[in-house]
Amino acid sequence: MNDFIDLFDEFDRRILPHHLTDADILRLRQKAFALHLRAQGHADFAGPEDHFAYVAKGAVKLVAYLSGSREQIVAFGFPRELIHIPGSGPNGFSLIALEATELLAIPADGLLAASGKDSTLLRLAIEQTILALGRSRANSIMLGTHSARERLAGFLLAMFERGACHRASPETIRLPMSRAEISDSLGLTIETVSRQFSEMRNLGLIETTGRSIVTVRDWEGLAHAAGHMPAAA
Amino acid sequence: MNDFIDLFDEFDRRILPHHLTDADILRLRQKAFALHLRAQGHADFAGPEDHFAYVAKGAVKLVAYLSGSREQIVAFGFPRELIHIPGSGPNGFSLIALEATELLAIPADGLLAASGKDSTLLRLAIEQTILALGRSRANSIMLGTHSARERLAGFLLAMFERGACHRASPETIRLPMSRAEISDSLGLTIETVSRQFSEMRNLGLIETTGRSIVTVRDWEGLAHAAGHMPAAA
DNA sequence: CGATGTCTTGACCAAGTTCAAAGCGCGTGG
DNA sequence: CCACGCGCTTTGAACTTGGTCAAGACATCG
Repeated sequence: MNDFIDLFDEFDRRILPHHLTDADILRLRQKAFALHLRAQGHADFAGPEDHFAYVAKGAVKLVAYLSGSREQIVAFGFPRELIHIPGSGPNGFSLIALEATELLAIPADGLLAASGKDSTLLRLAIEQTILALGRSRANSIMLGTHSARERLAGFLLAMFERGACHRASPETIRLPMSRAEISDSLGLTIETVSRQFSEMRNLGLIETTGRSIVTVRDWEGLAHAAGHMPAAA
Repeated sequence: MNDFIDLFDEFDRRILPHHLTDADILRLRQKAFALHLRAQGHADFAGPEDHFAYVAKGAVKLVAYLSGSREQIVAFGFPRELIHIPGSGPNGFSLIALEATELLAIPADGLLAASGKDSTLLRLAIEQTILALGRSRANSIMLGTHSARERLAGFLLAMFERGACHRASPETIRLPMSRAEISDSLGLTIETVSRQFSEMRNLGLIETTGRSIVTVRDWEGLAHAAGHMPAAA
């Protein structure tokens, strides 16, 4: 279990540009705060302000709640990633841990305010937001044009690319999310996701062990099933 | 037909922060360029660089091309809006005019480079990118969880909100896009969109005149059809 | 006023959802 | 350490929505 100092240090090394002045870093450190979430724990950032969150350990989902009992997972966050959390807008968003998670939260305008003369931090913020925008648009494309098979295959490939979770071999990952969470992110039902898993298993594309361990047996076939489109959720 | 000076001037008044220095504005002006597109004309921003485009007149769509003949409209742009165009990434994007359009294009890193000491322009860029991210995420939610009826009703309401095109009365707009473009943006087929129009007409929610003029007869019903249920637990 | 491309409508079909029940992994407690 | 039971997952069958194919209607433009 890391404390704030370790977390911030890791964030500094992994994400922050290297040529920041000490003053910049200090200002930023004063705005940032650490969060330790248990599985299913949720972080609510009250107020209208956007936040960025650096995920150090674990995994999170960013969920939009809708009228009815419908919900849509808008993004996942994995270790070493920085994710953008919108402040209160037309839709309510919240950040929920899939498993025990350590993260560092930074109010967006903290990032702006902490930015010194050379505005390196601002550039970081833009860069990250544009990244998030790209992922979100890829997501829109996936939801608008892809079949269930393509969505799940693309999802699995994306999980591998993002190194979702510790893998014994490079062909194997442990998915930290349930079928319900996968289906919410792909705009499908649990049953359809499950059926797709079974069919892809029968086709020899993947193998599954227990509930959440997936091994790829045929990368080419999987990429083909995805429609050659590795999307990011 | 505006020339570059008029266009830039309008952009300055409508979008740029008011306290920019003359030097900032001058630097920006050197990076920006005007584009006049005919209906169906496309602007291709070669190279890996992102751009922003200020729409002065007309309307545009931002399209992602996919393997196969599938395409997905990722965003529309209407007058007074600033839209973000990603540089060449995994998917090819292009900006296409729905009708005769005048716009001002600004390379994203022009915005960054032109930014002076107080980095006001950087803040503008962030703000706009975050806005685009919000719209894109709303789009994901729509595509992931809404039925055809809800999508079209929501689309129409959004068009009214954004003042898509000159309206005779506040109940009436002229949609500048074809059914095919509507369906591509909603992740549906032309036929489904057409059927939904007919059904909503039969339900007395809307009236249509010619191909593209829509008059709302029942705002509440339309909002309800869009799934904007206000008091839903 | 006629040609052309867009839009509408219908019949049929397939993908995905819903509802229901059985199977199985995983944590708990004996 | 194994048995138990809960809850997640899988599977099945009926159904619904939206997609596909095809033909006819209608605006809009020359």
